[in-house]
Amino acid sequence: MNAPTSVIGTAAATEANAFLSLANGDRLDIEAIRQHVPVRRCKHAAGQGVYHAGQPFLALYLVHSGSYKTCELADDGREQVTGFRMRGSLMGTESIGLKNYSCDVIALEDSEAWELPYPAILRACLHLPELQAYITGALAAEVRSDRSWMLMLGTLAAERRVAAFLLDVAARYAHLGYSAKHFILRMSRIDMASFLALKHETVSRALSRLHDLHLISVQRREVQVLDVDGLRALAGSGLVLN
Amino acid sequence: MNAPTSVIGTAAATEANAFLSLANGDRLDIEAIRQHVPVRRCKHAAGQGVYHAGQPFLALYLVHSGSYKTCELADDGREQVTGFRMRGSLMGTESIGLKNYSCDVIALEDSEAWELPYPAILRACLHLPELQAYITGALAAEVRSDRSWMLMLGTLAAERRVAAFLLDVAARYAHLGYSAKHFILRMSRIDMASFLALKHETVSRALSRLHDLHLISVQRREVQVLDVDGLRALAGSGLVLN
DNA sequence: ACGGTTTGTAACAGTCTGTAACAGCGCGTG
DNA sequence: CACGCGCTGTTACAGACTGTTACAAACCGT
Repeated sequence: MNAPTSVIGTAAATEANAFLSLANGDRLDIEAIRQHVPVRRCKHAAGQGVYHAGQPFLALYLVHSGSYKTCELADDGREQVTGFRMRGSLMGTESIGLKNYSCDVIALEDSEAWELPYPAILRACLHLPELQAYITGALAAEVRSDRSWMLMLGTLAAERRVAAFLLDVAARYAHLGYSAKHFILRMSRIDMASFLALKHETVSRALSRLHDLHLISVQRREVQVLDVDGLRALAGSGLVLN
Repeated sequence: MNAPTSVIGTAAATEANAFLSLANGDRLDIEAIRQHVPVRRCKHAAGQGVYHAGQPFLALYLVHSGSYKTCELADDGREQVTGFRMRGSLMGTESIGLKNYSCDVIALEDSEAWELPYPAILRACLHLPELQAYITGALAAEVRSDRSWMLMLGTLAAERRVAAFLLDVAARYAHLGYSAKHFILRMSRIDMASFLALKHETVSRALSRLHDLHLISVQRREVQVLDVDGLRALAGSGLVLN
């Protein structure tokens, strides 16, 4: 608590050129793409949707700032958060090959995503073979990440899932140049719970428990990681990073 | 029970040309690929692995006959079945972009998969643009399928998961030209349970319960669907097909 | 026919859930 | 700027479902 909250939000990533980064470390400069694809910057208020299931699939979206959640929904009303997206994440790839988007994407806070019209991307792939490879690689990474979470959800108890989730969030912040030990969760307990296949009360209890065990310090959405190794021991070692 | 078991296994798909079929209905003839890619037919006995996590990523595999399971595993020994593959399914795509495979693939019965060396595939993509599109589309479909299962696992109780699973299996058999109402499960209760994030006893109970409700008739691995609508009502309507 | 594996059933225990009440924070309104 | 409402988050307790453990039966390959 005596850590200045001001460090939160000190990003290495700035307004400077965005990039598309891949699991293998490859980075594709967005500027190269801009020469072939008309990019529109889209701002989204907290709670606002980027696209919804059923709408015509027209573009991919690159997260530039803020954060988003992807939601899967069934015709009978059931819904499930299937992932959280931060800067550098390419959204909409799951709908490639379809006429319409297959899921919803919603901003968790005031955010910005860059719209990349898909037909233009297809044309750009002819000029930029590495763009094609990038998209394929990003999709493969998405599959691996999803499978990794299936492993978590299928094998870990509630408390451990929450620990694994916090470690994942921490790693993602670290990757973006933010602190991995002190951060603000951008999603509600309900969204976390949905993603982790738990109830929000269970998530609350688990977080309180991790707090009591001195593994973390948590106050509403502000989290400090006090014992990374302890968390790792609970979560049972690594997750495939996005 | 009085239905002749001989109908099981009467396939529309035969030794004739294999094909790669996509969610949008596209089919890519394997013969076109064979002109660019050296295909090796690999037979696998029940329980035998096709590839394992950590081994160098060298090839994709197209299921020609039989069935396989894909397994995710953590360093601490936890493991989880993340999917079942049948004829027409392309395996290994999740490892594109990596030096090594990220998961295990194991044959559930005596099966055959066709090995497609990845470097040759990459070269073939230059001559066959639809192959590139196919692989991208297959990956996107995989993401959608996985997310669909996340929704199931996150929102359905045990009995409903099993119902949804049976409907999925039925649909896949139907797609291959087999009966959707009478089939043999190729995987053990343990594999089913792992995939559904349950214990095998729970799967047994759920199957017995569905039997008692006259929705299915089940005897060990032989399943007959007696009431599709009843099952659908339980499972809460559709799954994104692979 | 045999032993090992897979599957089914049961009783018990445990975790997670459901419900409820309350507290804290944000936000709009007056 | 204060107030009050609503949403979010926390905690407690009872209860339901699933997991656990144990054992028996059916099946399989040798």
